[in-house]
Parts: sequence; structure tokens; C-alpha cells
Amino acid sequence: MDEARRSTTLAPVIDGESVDLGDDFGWALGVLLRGYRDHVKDAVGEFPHGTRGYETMAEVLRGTQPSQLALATHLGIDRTVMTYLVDDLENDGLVERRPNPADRRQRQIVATDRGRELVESACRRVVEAQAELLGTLDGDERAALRRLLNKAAAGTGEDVDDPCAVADEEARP
Amino acid sequence: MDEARRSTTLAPVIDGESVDLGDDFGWALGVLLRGYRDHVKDAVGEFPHGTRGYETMAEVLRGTQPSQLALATHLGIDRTVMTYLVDDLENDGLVERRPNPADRRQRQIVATDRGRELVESACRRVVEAQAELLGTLDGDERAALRRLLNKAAAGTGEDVDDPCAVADEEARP
DNA sequence: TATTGTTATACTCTATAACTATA
DNA sequence: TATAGTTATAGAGTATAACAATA
Repeated sequence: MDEARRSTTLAPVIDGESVDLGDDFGWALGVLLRGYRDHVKDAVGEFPHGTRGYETMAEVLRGTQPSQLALATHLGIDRTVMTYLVDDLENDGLVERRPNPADRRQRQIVATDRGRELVESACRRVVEAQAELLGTLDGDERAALRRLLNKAAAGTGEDVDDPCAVADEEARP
Repeated sequence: MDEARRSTTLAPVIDGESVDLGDDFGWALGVLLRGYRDHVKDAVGEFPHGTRGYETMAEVLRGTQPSQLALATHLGIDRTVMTYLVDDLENDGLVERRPNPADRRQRQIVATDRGRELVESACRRVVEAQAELLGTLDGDERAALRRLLNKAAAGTGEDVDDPCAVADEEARP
């Protein structure tokens, strides 16, 4: 056999033992994230920076991140990028920057009425787009996927606000 | 109340009805994908272009993509980017380009012995890193997450090779 | 004429460092 | 001294268009 050859199996044999390449996980994550951004693109077209701007706005509305930096780390965005992002959101009249009275180095990012309205009108379309993206899953499977994703994300060391906790809070206002 | 205010609930009330923002999905996907790349970074340090180079090599070993273009679309990479990526893999002696006899416009990407060895040694570390990433999930939950991710990815219109099918093929050679 | 792969170019996103103001 | 935010710069990643070879 010549030097370069083609393997026809998913699991290459190592030391006579077949080993799963085990890489479908990262690949599936990538495919899904690209699909997600593709599907919600139209739903969030009004927001600067697309899905990123929308996700930032959604997080601002949740109101759990006290500062611009907390917002950035929660969303996995560099703090220098967050500056430009908030600039554009502010220019569009979707948020305001307010100095935190408790620590005047920090800026609280607060949604304007217009910002909230825009998110509220967009979020339904986003939910629809998500349902379309997960069209091959039935209701139980979607719920299971959501739960497992959130549980797994909670294990990455990133700060996670448990959506169930907020849902509970919502259930008894 | 002043113009800009802070919402304290995850689910903003629309027309008197509470609506889930429904965006945790995209957020969790992003967190997991970043965590995945962070965790496997060390395991795939030998490959040019990091995780992307490794995933390309893994796909080459699977041997299901007949051309450079097929490889690119499967991995969600632009074909112009794939050119540079394959260039670097070839320079490192991990793959070879071969004209496809059936269609001489196409190039088959074939792993060299060295390329296969490198993937085989890396894939175990990748599997370990994945297990670490999903540390908060038990065995059943990990299996369920894998299954749901692949099923959902299959619904995005991207071409998907069913890992179970290949695993089956592996089971009876 | 359409497709695969390549190259060149420009654009976007991201990372790094320096600066300010506050603590 | 350390942190939050800003700004400027450079780098990586990505997209667009033009081209050659082949169908």
C-alpha cells in the first residue's frame, strides 16, 4: 500500500483496538450554532451586530449583569468589543449607560423603552426560528436538549443563570 | 418611571402575557462551543489551525467527503479558506492532494501515515477533554446530548453522516 | 456555460496594549 | 496597586471577485 491512503472507517484502529474519533460533538455544536445564527438572522435584523446585539439586549433585559464587563464575560465577548457594541446599541436608542452609584468605575447598561419593545417583538420570531431549527426533534426532545445544554454549559466554569430559577420566579411574582 | 428602566424578569410581559425570551439556547450553544474549543486546544496543538485543522483531519480519515469542496461545506468552511487549510496540512505532511480520476477538477484529500498517526494520538486526548467539558453530566446524559445534537444537526440541511451508521459498519467489518 | 480549485483583495471580528478615571 | 471602561493598533478569520482548468 502506498504512503498516503484513505481510511474508510470512522474509528481508526489503535494498538489493535478500535477508537471512536469522538469528534462529532464539536462538529455538531458548530453545525447547530451556524444553523441557529442563520435561522434567527432575519428575526434580529433590526439589531446592530445581529444575533450578538440581540443576545446582549436579551441579557440586559434579564438585568442580572451589573456592569458592562459582567455582561461581556457572560456572553463570551471581549470587553473592548463590548464597548463598540454598547456604543451602537446606545446610538440606536436601545440602551443607556449609567454610572453605578456603588462603584463609579462601572457602567450599568439599561434598556430603553424602545429597546425593550424591539426585543419583545423580536423574541417571538426568534422562538419560531428556533422551533424551525429544531424541527426534527419532538417536544420532549427539545426540552431535553435545552436542559442538557444548560446543564453542560453550567459545568464550563462560565457564570450561568439558571433559566429554571427565573422561570420559577416568573411563576410566583 | 423614567424612560430607561431595568427589567428584573427573564420573561418580559407582552400584551399582559409573559413570553420566554427563548434565547438561552443560542447562548448555551455558544458557551459550550467556546468551552469545547478551550478544552481541546491543548489536545490539538500539533495541528495547524487548531481545532479546525483537527476536525478537518478527522473528516479526512472518515473518508466520506470526495472533494475539497465537499469537505469545506461539510465543516462549514469557505472553499477559499479550505485551500489555505489544506496547504498547511500538506506542508506539515499530514495529507496529500490527488486529482480525482473520475473528475479531474476535484482534488481528493488523503491522509498520510503521519497524519493518521497524529489524529489517532490526538483523538484520545480530545475524548478526554470532552469528558472533562461534560463533567456535570452523567453517562446517560452525555449519550442523550450527543444523540440529540446529532439529530438536531441533521435537521439543519447540512449534510450529516450518521455516526451510528459508521459505528455499526465498524462493528461488522 | 457551470464547477472546482486557486489567488488577490477587502472586510469583519478579535486580541493586545496603552490610557483615564475610579477604587 | 488594581479594576472598569475607552481607544488605537495589529492580527486572525472571513467573504468577494477574478482567474485557470476541467466538465
